[in-house]
Amino acid sequence: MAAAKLKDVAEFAGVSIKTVSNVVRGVPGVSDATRERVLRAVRELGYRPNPSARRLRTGHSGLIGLAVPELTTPYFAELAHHVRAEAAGLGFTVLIEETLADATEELRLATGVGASLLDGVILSPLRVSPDELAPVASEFPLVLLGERSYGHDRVVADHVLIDNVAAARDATAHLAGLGRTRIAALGVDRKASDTSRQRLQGFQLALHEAGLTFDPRLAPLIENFSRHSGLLATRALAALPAGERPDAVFCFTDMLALGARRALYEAGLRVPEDVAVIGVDGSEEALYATPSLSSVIPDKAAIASLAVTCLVNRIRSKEPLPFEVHLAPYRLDARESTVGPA
Amino acid sequence: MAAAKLKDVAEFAGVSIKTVSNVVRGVPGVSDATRERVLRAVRELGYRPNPSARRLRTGHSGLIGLAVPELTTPYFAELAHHVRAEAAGLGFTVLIEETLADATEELRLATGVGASLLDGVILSPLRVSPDELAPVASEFPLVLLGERSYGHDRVVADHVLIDNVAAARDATAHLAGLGRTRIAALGVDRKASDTSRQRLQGFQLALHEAGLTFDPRLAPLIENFSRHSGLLATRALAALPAGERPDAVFCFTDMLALGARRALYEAGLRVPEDVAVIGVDGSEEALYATPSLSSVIPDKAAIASLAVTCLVNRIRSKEPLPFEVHLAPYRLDARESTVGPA
DNA sequence: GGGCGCGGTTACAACGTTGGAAATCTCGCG
DNA sequence: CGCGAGATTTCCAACGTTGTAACCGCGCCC
Repeated sequence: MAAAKLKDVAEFAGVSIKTVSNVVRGVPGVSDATRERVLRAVRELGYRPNPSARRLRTGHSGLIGLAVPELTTPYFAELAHHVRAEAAGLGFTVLIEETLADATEELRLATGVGASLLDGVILSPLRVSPDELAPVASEFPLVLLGERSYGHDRVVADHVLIDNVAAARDATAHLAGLGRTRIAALGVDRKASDTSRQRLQGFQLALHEAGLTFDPRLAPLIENFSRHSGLLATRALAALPAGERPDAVFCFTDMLALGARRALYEAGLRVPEDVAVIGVDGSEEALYATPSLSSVIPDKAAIASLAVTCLVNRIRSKEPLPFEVHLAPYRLDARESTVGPA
Repeated sequence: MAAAKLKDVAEFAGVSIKTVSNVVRGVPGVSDATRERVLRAVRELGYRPNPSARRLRTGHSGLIGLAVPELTTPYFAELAHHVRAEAAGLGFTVLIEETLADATEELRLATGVGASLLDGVILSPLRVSPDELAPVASEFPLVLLGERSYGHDRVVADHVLIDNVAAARDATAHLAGLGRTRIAALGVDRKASDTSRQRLQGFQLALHEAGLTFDPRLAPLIENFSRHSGLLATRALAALPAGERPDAVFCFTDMLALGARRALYEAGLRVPEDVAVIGVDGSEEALYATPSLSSVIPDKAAIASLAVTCLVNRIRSKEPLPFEVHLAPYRLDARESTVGPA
């Protein structure tokens, strides 16, 4: 059975196609009697609007894209979950894409797919430069997550993020508050992403405020924010002579922290007795780890809400809107991995 | 600047719209000279086909849906990742949906969205019954993951799954092989899902083969397959008097296993010395846990490949195809949580 | 040397929907 | 009893693409 179309419903109800269209879309100016009759016909025939035809005619699809580095990172999976929920509330469907941390792919997703299939895109950039993004954002609704590029002087698109400097500072201060003096920073990205730079900055700030000096050996370069990277880097830290070994590690992501925890476990170092560990992301995995890992928890629902609202505003607006930067709240959850004195 | 369309390219190249269409789609029967000219025009104008118009005309969108219970479960995130990769190779884009374990939503995703926006759907059902799915599958390309419903006698759609009975049997036999005698089964679903029933069956089979008797108290009912459920159920198990307490736990999912491991940690029981733990899914989280958790690892790439191939065949085929059931391989990875004698 | 086949190209209609304008209908009022 | 205003409904065109069928010129065969 072919799907029913407006024409079928119209014939069934004995009205014109346009009237059915009006009823379906809830356009005012249809008498109650007609509306009733049409709705019955719609139910009877199981009519569902054809999105392609609608999109072709109106120019928008009700689809927004969410492009994240990878879905298997719990943080992004959670984010995707919230974005979907938020978008659904506004009548939009979300198409989730993975960039796999590839600049070309990031750009393609922002433009290619978007331009013709999607009404707008929420992108979590990792590699693509603002220069490449700028021309895109100026003619296509685009909201960027995290990565506040190029300081405060140049905003090339809407941004939603947490205050990474403050978050890193809080986390580090928390470790210092436990009496730890040799605090490592795990997450200095070889590619020097904005997120990484900002968190390092907050780390150093807190160190300074606590009267501690920054030891570059305790801030190893890592490849990416994965468990594996955390494992490798922490193995090296654990292998340092006893006096130089860190007594605390601030990890830029929970995945790094979980890799670090595993490396410490393998090295026979206790958490938190020998080394305190804290991460960022608030993943459920950290909560169930043994010991549970402290984490700085970005309010993902708020991030999703701000991003979707912002994007939808831009989609619905006729005029070009000025770019905005939204800060989402976060909180620090101190758990078993950061208790007691060293 | 409005997006270029076929008409623009045609005018630019000095040919008809149809010829451009043919070139773009790679239809044979265009002279090299013309093709060259058209391709140059396409590049020049940055033409990209309009998917809505194409879909309206041809009746298919190149979009397939993947409906999973929730994205925040690592297993499904990984699966989504593989499905995306596989589909991309065949020229399809994947729209990921979350059912949140709601039957209505599962059905809606299989039909509603699908019928008009998607060419086909891969669904991981949890609540919806085969009776409801049967009419859908008969007129819309649908592939089911896991949940081999209603035994071997009635297949209502294509299925891709692992042999759950065998997998559970292997896992349990592995525990028995360590000399454990009081083996618990964690994952008996209150809703009696197929997956749960099959794994329980394999569990009991292995118990029988090892000469052990099934103790219902060691197979508590759980609400769902989450870490939290595993935590709650295992707390109860850990609270049993010493002689009745299990010395091993076969968890139906890694999430349950991680919750169980956490509960054992809180109760002061050592893994694997006091209690051995094994899960199913092969999530990276289990690999990095302390101790690392043994797991039965379904070949997710194979599952994705089988599912996508099967779905695409059905989409591309004109005739109705007979329903197929595909078994994907799995392997057991023994790690720290299941070593040594009790 | 005229019809034929064939590679290459084009004109036209249609996919299902919606915006805009035109048509019709319904009342109340003069 | 006719007429205008507003309410309701209808007609028409267009969105960008592709399938069908027709067209065109050219070399080839008889």
